[in-house]
Amino acid sequence: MSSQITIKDIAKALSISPSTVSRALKDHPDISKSTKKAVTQLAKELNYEPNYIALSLRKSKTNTIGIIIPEIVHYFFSTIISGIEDVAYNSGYNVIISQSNESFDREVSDTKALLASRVDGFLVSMSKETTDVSHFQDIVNRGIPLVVYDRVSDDLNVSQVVIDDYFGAYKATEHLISIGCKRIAHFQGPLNQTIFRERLRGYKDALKNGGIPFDESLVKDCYEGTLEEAKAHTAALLKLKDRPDGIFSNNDLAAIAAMSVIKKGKLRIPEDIAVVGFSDWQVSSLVDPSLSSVTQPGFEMGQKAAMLFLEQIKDPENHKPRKEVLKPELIIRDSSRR
Amino acid sequence: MSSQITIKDIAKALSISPSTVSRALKDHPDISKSTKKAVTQLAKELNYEPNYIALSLRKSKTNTIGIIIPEIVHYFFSTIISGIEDVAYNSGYNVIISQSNESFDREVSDTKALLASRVDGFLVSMSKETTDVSHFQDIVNRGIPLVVYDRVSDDLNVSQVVIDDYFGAYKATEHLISIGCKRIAHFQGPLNQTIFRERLRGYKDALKNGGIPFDESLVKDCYEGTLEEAKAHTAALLKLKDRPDGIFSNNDLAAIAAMSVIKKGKLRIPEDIAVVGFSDWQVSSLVDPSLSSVTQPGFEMGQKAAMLFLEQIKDPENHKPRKEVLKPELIIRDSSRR
DNA sequence: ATCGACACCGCAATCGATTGCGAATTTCAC
DNA sequence: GTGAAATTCGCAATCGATTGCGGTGTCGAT
Repeated sequence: MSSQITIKDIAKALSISPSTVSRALKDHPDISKSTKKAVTQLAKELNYEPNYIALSLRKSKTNTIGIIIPEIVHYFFSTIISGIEDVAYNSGYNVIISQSNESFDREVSDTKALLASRVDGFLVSMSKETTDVSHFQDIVNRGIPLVVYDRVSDDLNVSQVVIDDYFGAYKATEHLISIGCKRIAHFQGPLNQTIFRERLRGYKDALKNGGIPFDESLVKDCYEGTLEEAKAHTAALLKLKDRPDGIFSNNDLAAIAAMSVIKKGKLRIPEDIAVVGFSDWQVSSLVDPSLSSVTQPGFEMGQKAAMLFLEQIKDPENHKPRKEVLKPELIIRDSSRR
Repeated sequence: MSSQITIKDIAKALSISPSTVSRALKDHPDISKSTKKAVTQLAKELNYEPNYIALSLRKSKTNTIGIIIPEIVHYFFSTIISGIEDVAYNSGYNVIISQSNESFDREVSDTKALLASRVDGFLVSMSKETTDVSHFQDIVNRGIPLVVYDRVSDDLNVSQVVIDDYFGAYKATEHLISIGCKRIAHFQGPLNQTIFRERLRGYKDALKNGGIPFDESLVKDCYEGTLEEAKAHTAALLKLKDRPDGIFSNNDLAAIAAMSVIKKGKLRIPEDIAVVGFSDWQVSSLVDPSLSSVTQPGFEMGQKAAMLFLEQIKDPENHKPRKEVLKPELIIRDSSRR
């Protein structure tokens, strides 16, 4: 219950001034060896710990990074947090987390709250609802470092970390073609998000380069991201006269849902229909058959975002926004191994 | 880039003292209506925001909760974080997160770091390695509120939120017995953790009450929590002369691993071997066959933990540690439906 | 006219640590 | 032994907000 030892306590105990204690602890040349010794010794004895709050006030620096993220309970996002935490921890930064729950209003109020607690910088991934970015522009205008990751906006002139979704989608589709698929369906996400537009583009380009005509009827909207939605789409696809022999889904959940419908329909995976997902969830290797998928390097993304922040904080004056693009990787498993 | 507006700026602009501004903003009766009006108006105009760092220093209160958690990237734990965040946000608290990565040393250094940043309280779930809790006792001794959840220790006289693991394990085992299982294997976790001891105890008691003798050889250590570990154990179980006809696993990952080995061995689930897991991961309903499992109400656990903290902070003097026990629920799916 | 009551506001200390500047003491050279 | 340089340290202001106490000023009452 005893209150913390302060620099004054040490000063009083040694009959010297707080200034001297402060300097002694920082090994300032003005202080004699003997005093330094006495101070450091007593500090250790009393288990002295500097008060970071006082330091923050003095230096206007909190050593805290504010994270805004759509959801915590999501494999990809939680790995990002983990990556951020990794770098932050090793650089002496704390990490405050707010989740927007995909709500624009909540995102705005999160921003305000973090601003009020005087974080040194922001690491932000935007909600699905967000189109107006003025609350983030406000951060930039105040000269506070801001790095956006995954869900980014080009309206902000700040550093970005993104995954090359085009590349991942291209590779996935190309792979399906290479194993002999002729009619490849695609489950797409909401196209107001750059990432989903890019995935669609990669899919289309791979088809074109593979000499396969694009067929509108094979593209299905999976906007809600629910199991039921994907199952319904799959069932519809199976009823087509000319049913697909391959599916590239923009996420693993929909892919797994598709697989369950295909299996119930007594079709074989991958022989009759091959499936490739996107995200490479932990469970993708556990389902039956194991699901091929495109990795999203979340941990690395978090690390990179934190590093970009550190880079900016080190030299705020001459900092130029940078864009880091992470290459996803196609993991081939049984669902597309012929 | 402009620095924040302070109370002094307002004071100077109105040619009054900072004290008056402070009091005016807090609607202190000593201040005349006219000054109050002028102050609040100018404050709004200049977009004044109080400096929480200065307040923290003055009040020795940071309005921040420190969370220590084994892993962020884990469905159960991330839902807990989400639950904590939910309550904390609505009570004006920030949440600082540190993950121990299941390492004792990291847990200790996390504790120190959070202590140094002067959090108002701790919400802790212990690492698998932890047996010595003196670093947490230290927190208690300093009079700082501490609430432990899920991975708790009875060596600490603090509030707890736990799931009735005994109950969950009992229900799961009882269920396996009810569908006709006679030889039920168990994958257990590290027994230095209460939760895993409780699950084992529930398993044993259900066997006893079901009239099934306990067989040591059917209990396997899954301490690492890896796929390989569980697969190896399952393979060993299948080789037994008298192989099990049911498996109750202390976690879903091991259960899913077991299912994959069983299926590869051309045995049927649940006809030959029924499987029940623990945790009810999101994916448990997606695997084939869908996995029966015991739910862990993580979100509720996080909420409760945060609420216990708030309860303690409100009246620190008269606070008595409390224990909240959440009832898990058995979700029966195809892996144990005969 | 004097005193008390009341309304209104400012001074200065406080939270803990840092730092420019000046002061005191010691050391050394000549 | 005297002056100057070097060594060592303390004063006080600062970061932003709060608060006990005391100080004005106005007013009515006696």
